[in-house]
Amino acid sequence: MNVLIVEDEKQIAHSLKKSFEAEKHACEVCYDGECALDIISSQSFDILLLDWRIPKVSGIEVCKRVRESNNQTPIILLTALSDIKNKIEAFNYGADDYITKPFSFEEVLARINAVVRRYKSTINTIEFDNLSLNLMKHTMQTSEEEMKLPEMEFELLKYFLEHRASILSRETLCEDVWKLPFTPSTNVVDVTVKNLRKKLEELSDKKYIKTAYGEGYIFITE
Amino acid sequence: MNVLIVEDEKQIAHSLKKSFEAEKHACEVCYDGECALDIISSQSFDILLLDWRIPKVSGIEVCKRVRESNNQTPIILLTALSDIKNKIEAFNYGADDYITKPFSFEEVLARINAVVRRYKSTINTIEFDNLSLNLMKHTMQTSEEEMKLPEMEFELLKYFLEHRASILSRETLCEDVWKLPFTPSTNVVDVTVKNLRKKLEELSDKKYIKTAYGEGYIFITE
DNA sequence: AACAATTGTGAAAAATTTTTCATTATTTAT
DNA sequence: ATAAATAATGAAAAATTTTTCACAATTGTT
Repeated sequence: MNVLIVEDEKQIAHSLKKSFEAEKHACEVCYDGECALDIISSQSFDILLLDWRIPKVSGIEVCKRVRESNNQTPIILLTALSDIKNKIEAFNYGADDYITKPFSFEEVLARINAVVRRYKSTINTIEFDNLSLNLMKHTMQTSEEEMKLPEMEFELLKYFLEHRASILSRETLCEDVWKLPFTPSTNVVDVTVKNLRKKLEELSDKKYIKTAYGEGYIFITE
Repeated sequence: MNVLIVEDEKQIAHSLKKSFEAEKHACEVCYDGECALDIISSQSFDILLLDWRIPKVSGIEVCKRVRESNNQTPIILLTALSDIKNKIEAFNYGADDYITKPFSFEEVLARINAVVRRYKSTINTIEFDNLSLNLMKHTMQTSEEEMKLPEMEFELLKYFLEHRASILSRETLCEDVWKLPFTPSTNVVDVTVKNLRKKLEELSDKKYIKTAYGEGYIFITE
């Protein structure tokens, strides 16, 4: 998972970052709202952790602007204030949850997982570049074209999109996409990657699936 | 589509009913909130059109109670009052849209279509009896078991669930499910129905797909 | 530049799904 | 009850998808 932490208390920010990385989640940190909006507009995250009181642009304002730009990324607000009025305000601005300080890392992780799971079960397309994958129809579409993907190519692309910008070994893919309890001696993955690449090329001229020689594949959308 | 109209001004109610039926939508009418709650609890609709001021239980109260019973059917409220305070109240009680009288039938239809489309794109399972069809995973599940359906059986079941309790001719199914511009001389539909029936039987002992001799099939969930 | 390791590819094989067809069973009307 | 029409079924054929395999191409290292 790819987490953005926006928190000006550097101690808290860094202890969160370390804990996330220990859980194998990718993690960016920034210290004010302006910087947060910058990063958010250029990069995609699975979850935004926003402190309420941060310099320049407040957390709630960041939240509001993110939603105004039609970005539905799950947002959890962190705050020292525990009064109910603010909770309502948070939800009204489109936050998904709310954690009051002080909190344990376990609590944060649990809330994040709940929010992300809830979110993923309601979205039905995953956008990438100027393409999108329709999870209901199992199609890949541009504004003009729509292309149905066979089962395994669909599952593979979906997995790539959920794990963008990280190297995925053949073993990982066999386990998670093919649900194999072992890694087969054949090159099923390679062949499916090949076919998926071909279809991606038909819709866009970019090369999304890079190969990390000796390690696996990475899906990249600049 | 299956519409419920709850409106005590019988003139309006009947002119709406007639217009819907002209558009080939099934349509029930009732004249007070109590009756509405009764019908809603025993039957499923694609959309509820509730007048705000109706006898016994008000439209907004019906709306509130429907949501409390965890029923997410799209609701549009009709009212003579156009003040903004009530609109907010409506949305707070879980209504999806709001139309002020007087309205044209075209307006009602457009709003209904928008609301239903929005709703359908966010749900990801269709519940029936004690089974559910997962539209993302293309599986049919009970609380214990989960069964993946092949493409055509999935599409057929989905179509049946979206058109419960109405007779669907082979021609209609060929056109809408198979997307064929003509009706083939073979019995693809029959065979797929057979296979789907077999799988449904594995999960439940009820017979959901009845045949209407000489007419087609009907999907029924008592 | 040469070699070994790794990745890409076309095409065949295997598996699955979809469609067709011949036959049997059921329903409706006479 | 019988006949004609309609529906159900098993099994084969066709089509599609998934997997395997042999070999070609590429990459990284010496």
